[in-house]
Amino acid sequence: MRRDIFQAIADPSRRAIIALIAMQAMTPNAIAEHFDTSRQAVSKHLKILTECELITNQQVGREIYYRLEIDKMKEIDQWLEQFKKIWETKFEQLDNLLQTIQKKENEK
Amino acid sequence: MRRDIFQAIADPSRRAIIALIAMQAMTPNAIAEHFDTSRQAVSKHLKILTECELITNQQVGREIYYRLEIDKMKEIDQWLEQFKKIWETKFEQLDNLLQTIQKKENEK
DNA sequence: TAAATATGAAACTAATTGGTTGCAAATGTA
DNA sequence: TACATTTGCAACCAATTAGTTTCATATTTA
Repeated sequence: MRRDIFQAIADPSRRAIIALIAMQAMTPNAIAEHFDTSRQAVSKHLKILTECELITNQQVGREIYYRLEIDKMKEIDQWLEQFKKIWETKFEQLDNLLQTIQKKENEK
Repeated sequence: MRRDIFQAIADPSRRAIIALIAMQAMTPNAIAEHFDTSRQAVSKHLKILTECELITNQQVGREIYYRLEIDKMKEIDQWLEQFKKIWETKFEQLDNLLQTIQKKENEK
């Protein structure tokens, strides 16, 4: 089961968990209190998030604290880079459809 | 079937399609040539991307050109904003687990 | 030591996913 | 008009997903 950061954030519950533990580490029980689902369901989400290294955990007594690995979140931003180049320059104002058709015409 | 931008980019094929048409609009046939899968599979991906408004299309004769709606991509960036605040400030250097435990101690 | 608490894992299920093949509709071309 | 091209849609299928319930293990507490 290959885990992927984009697949991990596809689920709304997982995005909510990520946002929840972003500022401070939390235990599975504490996280589950914020949702309607069972603790076990949260636990499965935490497992998936751990597998793709978006979160890590640390045991303290019988509690296990989960925290966000903020550096991993940067990978999403890195993927967006290629599109930022498009929307940050004024390139977006050109009609790429017209470009495509014109190019095709020129090839004839 | 609720379509969501995060669910849309979860699939690697769809991310590839997005990157492919980012600079210039393309027809389903042209897009499919870049992949191993069938034209119909590409068509289904285009449908999903259209449903969440990440792409739009325009018919020219019997061809249909699909283009990226770059503004919609910004929504991913907007979601990332909350985490950028964390990684851009040096807040990340604080150990949030220690914070949490200390806070808990203080509450006793 | 016994009971309570915190957690993960396994087994099961209904719904969704991503792919396929086959077909119909619309448009362009000979 | 007849035929080729471009496309979307429906039906089907195997794999995956997100949830549940049940159970086992480890740690703290009475």
